[in-house]
Amino acid sequence: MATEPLSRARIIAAAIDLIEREGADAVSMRRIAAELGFGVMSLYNHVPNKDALLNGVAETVLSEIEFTDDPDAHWTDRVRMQARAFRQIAHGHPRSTMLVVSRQLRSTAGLLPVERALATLRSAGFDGVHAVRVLRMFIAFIVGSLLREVGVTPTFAPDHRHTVEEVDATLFPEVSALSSLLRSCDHEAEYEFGVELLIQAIAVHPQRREGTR
Amino acid sequence: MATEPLSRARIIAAAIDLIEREGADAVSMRRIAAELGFGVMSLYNHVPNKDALLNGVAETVLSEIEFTDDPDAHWTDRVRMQARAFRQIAHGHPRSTMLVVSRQLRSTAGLLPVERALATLRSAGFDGVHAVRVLRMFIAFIVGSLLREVGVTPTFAPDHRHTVEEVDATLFPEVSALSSLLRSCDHEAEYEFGVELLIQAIAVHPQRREGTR
DNA sequence: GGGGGTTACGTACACCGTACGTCTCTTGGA
DNA sequence: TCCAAGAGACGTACGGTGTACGTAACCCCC
Repeated sequence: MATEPLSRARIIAAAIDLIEREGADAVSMRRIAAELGFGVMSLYNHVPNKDALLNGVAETVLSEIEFTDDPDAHWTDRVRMQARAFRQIAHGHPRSTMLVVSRQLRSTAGLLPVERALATLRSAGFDGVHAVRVLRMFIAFIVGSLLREVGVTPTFAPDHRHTVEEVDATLFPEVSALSSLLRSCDHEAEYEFGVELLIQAIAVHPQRREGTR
Repeated sequence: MATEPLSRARIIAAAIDLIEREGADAVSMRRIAAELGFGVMSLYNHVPNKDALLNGVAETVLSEIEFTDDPDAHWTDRVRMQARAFRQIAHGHPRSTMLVVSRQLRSTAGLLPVERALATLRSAGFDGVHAVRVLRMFIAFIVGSLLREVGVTPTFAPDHRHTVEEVDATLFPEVSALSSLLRSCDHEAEYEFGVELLIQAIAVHPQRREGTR
């Protein structure tokens, strides 16, 4: 049956697949090798170690997100589009999201979105200092939102998966009163709310000089 | 020398200490036991398993942060204070921050800040829906900021620790031009910038009805 | 034809979490 | 006072982990 030869790309693909099917804890070198039908140590011909493999996973997932940038659009729309693009990670690879977020990527995959964002912010009228500031603000928001969406960070539902388990209303009156709101979380709506709030906030920011379109 | 008897609290304290000294990867049941001068299996008399221990670590770190809430202050100041309080985590227990952020805590330690925040936002004039929205927005920002501060998420410095390793200026003109800004990150200033931006944004938010002080 | 590089793979080692059984010590009740 | 019962400390053992190392098969170029 002439199995495809091993390669870095195939190993990373198998790892991503495994993570999405069974979670990051299921990943082990032995497991991936078995999945591909090879011996464990064969992996090390293509990947220096497990850590590097996971970096490869993060990089691959990140590079898969598709940005559609229209240089002629208003800068607010460009920011909107770029911010939304990141949510593809949570959608396409929910259980790998943690990996993407928690590994600093030095490759072009990691730098490309930064370059694009900075260009957009500069064109919106921010000087270097504030373009970087605003970018970091957005990234913090995006990282936090993605982690909530994929469930590593809580939505702050008083119960979390099984029984309803009422909260003590005298100890936590607000939490208790709003428990039905806290229990559900429309990630799309929350994200849009946040993005719009941020865009509106920076649009009126005094450090932005108007005009450059 | 009459060593103190084992206890859940002592085990958790040892775990936190170990994490801060050598990082989360260094934590193992054997290692903690050795650190305390006991056999491995003795730990299991006080803690059901490693996962529960790590939850205990997260809970302990979280519960250590000190909120100073002045109910008479303007709501913007109360929000400011509460938001700032979380940065104590990154300062006091940088290498445990990831743990705190990535484990949903159902205990009072996790619910207390939520209760306080919701009360403040309600008093600022938000209805339930928008109080929860705004709270989630802040939490996303805080989580993302803390992860950047403790270094799990990149600051987007083109080099990351050793050599300067210049970025290709034709491929990434903005990144390259702003590389000195990207290289350094004043976490305090970034955080304050974000908090102020958010406060200013929600202060003018149309869903907030003015007046309740 | 032979040598050198690449790849697959088996074995081995140190370490991991934890189930289980045992031994010791403390404590409450008769 | 004595004994039963519980709790805590701990040794051993099992199945898992990442990976260093050695070996054997293959391909390509001289």
